[in-house]
Amino acid sequence: MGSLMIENIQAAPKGDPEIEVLIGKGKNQVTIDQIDTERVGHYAAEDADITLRLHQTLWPKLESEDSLAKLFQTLEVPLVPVLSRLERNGVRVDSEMLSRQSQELAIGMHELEQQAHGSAGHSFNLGSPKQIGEIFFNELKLPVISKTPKGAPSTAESVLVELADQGHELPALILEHRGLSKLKSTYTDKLPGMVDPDTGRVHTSYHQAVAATGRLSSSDPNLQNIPIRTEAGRRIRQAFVAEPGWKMVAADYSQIELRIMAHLSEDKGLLSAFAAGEDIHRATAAEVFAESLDEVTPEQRRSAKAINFGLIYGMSAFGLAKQLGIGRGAAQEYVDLYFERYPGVREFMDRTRKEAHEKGYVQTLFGRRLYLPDINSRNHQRRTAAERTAINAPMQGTAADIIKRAMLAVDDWIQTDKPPARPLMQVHDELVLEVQADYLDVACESLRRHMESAAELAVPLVVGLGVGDHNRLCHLAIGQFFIWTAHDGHP
DNA sequence: AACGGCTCGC
DNA sequence: CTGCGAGCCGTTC
Repeated sequence: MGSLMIENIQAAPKGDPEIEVLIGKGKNQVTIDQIDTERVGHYAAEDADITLRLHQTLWPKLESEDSLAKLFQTLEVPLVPVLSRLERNGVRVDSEMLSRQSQELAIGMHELEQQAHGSAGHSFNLGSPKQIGEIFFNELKLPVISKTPKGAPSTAESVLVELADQGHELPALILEHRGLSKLKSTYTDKLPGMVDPDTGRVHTSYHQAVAATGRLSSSDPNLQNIPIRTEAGRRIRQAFVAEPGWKMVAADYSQIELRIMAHLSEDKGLLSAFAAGEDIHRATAAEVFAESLDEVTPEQRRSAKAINFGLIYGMSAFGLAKQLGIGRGAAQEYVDLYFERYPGVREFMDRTRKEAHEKGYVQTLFGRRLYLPDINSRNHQRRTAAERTAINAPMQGTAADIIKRAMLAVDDWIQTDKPPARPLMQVHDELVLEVQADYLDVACESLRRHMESAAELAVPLVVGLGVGDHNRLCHLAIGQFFIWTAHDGHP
């Protein structure tokens, strides 16, 4: 069974560990030096108290800054046993369903392979970007759309889409084949083999000290990248099931990063849009494209959504143009118009960039820091990359802080009240629980309350709830299919 | 084993 | 020339 402690321990040199994990209480307490690292998961499984201590180098550094020491002691350390419980709960998967999907995917891939070989006039490996590049750009003389960082002509998804749109058959076949191949190799083939024979469930490992922004990461298996975008992908979610008599419940923060941007920037327009409970992309479209809310077209909303995401990622007008497939001038007009309508956001971004250059780091609302050694680099590419990170990290990191606080609150509720509910997964802005069907309404309301009160921002924190259909996770986390509950907890 | 290229998620 | 991850396959050493 995976365990977050193992990751932290392995990072420390043996004999002089920078991080010490104590398991058990009083006389029963042992340190990591006294036990077999392989058995840490086992000790944790006995629900022992887990204590995390920092030693010589790290602790003085943390202690010198109040906000960092506080974050460590009140958030990260208490989270250790919460993550341990999350990992031990595990998720039930329907292995037979996945195996059937593997067979279907194999058939689909074989058909596509035959067609692709026919189209190319000879057989080749559809999994080899190198061979595809040879056929595309040497044999078929297709135009080179973009290049990889190493200078080779790219055959990435966006390139294949563009070539397919130009009417070329082979790129479309490869595109479809890649999609199926990814689903089969990563999910439908792999997941059944990762079911723990003792529990009949898959137990991921959450990593607390990997992502620079403070997010968690997940591995073996990674439960934070289960497909959802395509129909074939969503079918994989159907294999994540609740035990009989229980239901899967997913609760996700609505637009948490944009809400954090509103809070940090104190932009009047953004604050009032969220206060009014507006669809934020629609509201942005109305502002930028000078229409009333009702007159926003789907196209305009799509553009506004791209602008909003671009802002969170520190994207330039050039990047926006590429994303929207419009000219650079038009994209620049959109950006200018946006900042005219939301001047507080521009000031926030300028302020953040300035702070990064002066201090060498940026921080989240709760004082988590990200140091940016490249922020004053003479290398333009490195410097601008660091500036984009400086813009993104406070928002991504604050969202991570908030959901960690929510996880502590939810865990405390479950440990104290002992409702028939178990947290199973965290996916950055979403918590997934398994809840006894009879208890669904009460659990959903408690869950929502704990998540929405995890932080006090200048805008409301809003949580969307989804309940699995026929105990399955299939319809969860697809915004437009949610049955949104107002605030009464009744779908 | 390490890396490049690609694709899955938020 | 949009942020943060994990993991697969092919290729190279």
